[in-house]
Amino acid sequence: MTELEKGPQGRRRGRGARERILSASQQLFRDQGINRTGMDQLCTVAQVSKRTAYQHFAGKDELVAEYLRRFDPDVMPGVFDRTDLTPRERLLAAFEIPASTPLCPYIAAAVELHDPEHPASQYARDYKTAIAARLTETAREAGATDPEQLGEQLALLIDGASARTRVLNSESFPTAAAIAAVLIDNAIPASSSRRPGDDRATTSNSARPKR
Amino acid sequence: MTELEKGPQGRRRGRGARERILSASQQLFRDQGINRTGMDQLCTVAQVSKRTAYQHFAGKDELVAEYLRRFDPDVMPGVFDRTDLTPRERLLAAFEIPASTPLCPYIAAAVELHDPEHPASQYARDYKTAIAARLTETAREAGATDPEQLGEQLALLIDGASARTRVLNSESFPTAAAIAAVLIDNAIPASSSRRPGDDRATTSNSARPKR
DNA sequence: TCTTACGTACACCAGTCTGTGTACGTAACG
DNA sequence: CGTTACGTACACAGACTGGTGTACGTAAGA
Repeated sequence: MTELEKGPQGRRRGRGARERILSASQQLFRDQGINRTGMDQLCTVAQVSKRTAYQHFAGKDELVAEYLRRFDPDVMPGVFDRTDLTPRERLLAAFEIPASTPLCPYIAAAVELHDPEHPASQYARDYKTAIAARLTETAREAGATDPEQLGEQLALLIDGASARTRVLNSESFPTAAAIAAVLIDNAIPASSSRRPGDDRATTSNSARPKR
Repeated sequence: MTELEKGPQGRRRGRGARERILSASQQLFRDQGINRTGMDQLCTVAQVSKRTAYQHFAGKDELVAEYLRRFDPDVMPGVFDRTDLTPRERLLAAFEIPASTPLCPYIAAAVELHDPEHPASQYARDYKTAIAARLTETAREAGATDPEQLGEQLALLIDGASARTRVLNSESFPTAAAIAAVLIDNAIPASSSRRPGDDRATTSNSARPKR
């Protein structure tokens, strides 16, 4: 569980305090929100002295930023790399993330911090942009006439489902998925609605097109 | 501007302190968020003594709840009562609220308070439900095959645009409106683009695809 | 005029927040 | 062994939070 934090070399840099702090952050920020979670409580949960926490992170803001950065790799991307699915199926699969994401932490952070200049808000924007780009890319593979529009639309659906789930306390992703299905079918010319890939993008470059 | 707060009778109950407090709440909660706005600051802006504020509101929570309750009447409803528009146009008109709503205050409150039991969170849920109901109702008038589904879908679009606008700092309502147009066209059988039973007719609604 | 309700000014409380300073382990590596 | 880096324990600072207590002002209505 607690892996050595820094070096792939033999030299160990610590005994997992940083990991415990970030792990506790994820739990507490998700369950209680950022503002309602004090550093004291966080350190208690992380079983770390306050002093140690402030030796790892210059301040709470930095911790929050790092906490958000942690999500980057493992929320969405898994969906986009599934070569067993057609591009169209991949787009739809993006809406099957029900229980794992209570509320998109990026939205929560942006609202809670309430400061567009905050580094965490920057991360949030970057992430949202990246997701939209991925969707656009996949939409292009799927043969959408206006991939950018479709990508942006699908991104909006995800955020809408996220926000609505939070406010209403009831799952909204199925609704979003239904909309997505309609949009996708409408955006892809009838000729290529079923056949994946067809002439262009013969999956040779679609595996990892960029980044 | 500052109207006598309580009685339509001649008897006046105060000199507008309560109104000033609520007015200041709207401004500050919107600009800074709820949690980041202290009662001290709020009272200063409202030009009201702290003591007075706490004589009008039992606590900050109550003030927040009342602040949210204030929005109820004048955000959406205006759209639904416009008899000069066809039901279909009314549905689309719901997405033309760009500058007026920075971020749906209900979403913001639900996220910031982070407590579903909070009275303000209740208001938020009630409001969202009411909006969806209105949309459903109008969808039914417009002749949608599944009005409830369409209503819920459109509500999700609104929230998605709201959330996304907040996180990205860029207007997302046009995107939502475009989706709405597609959904509406898809949900209403081609034969009955107008309300069945009522002869409001004016069949030329197909000539105005947007706005 | 006096009464009464509304509002003000200001000090103050207790609790929490982020963030430090200090002194003390302890395990790894030379 | 000693050095060094990491981590701990704990008290404390300073600002800010929501919320009160007290004494006073003031305008409306009788």
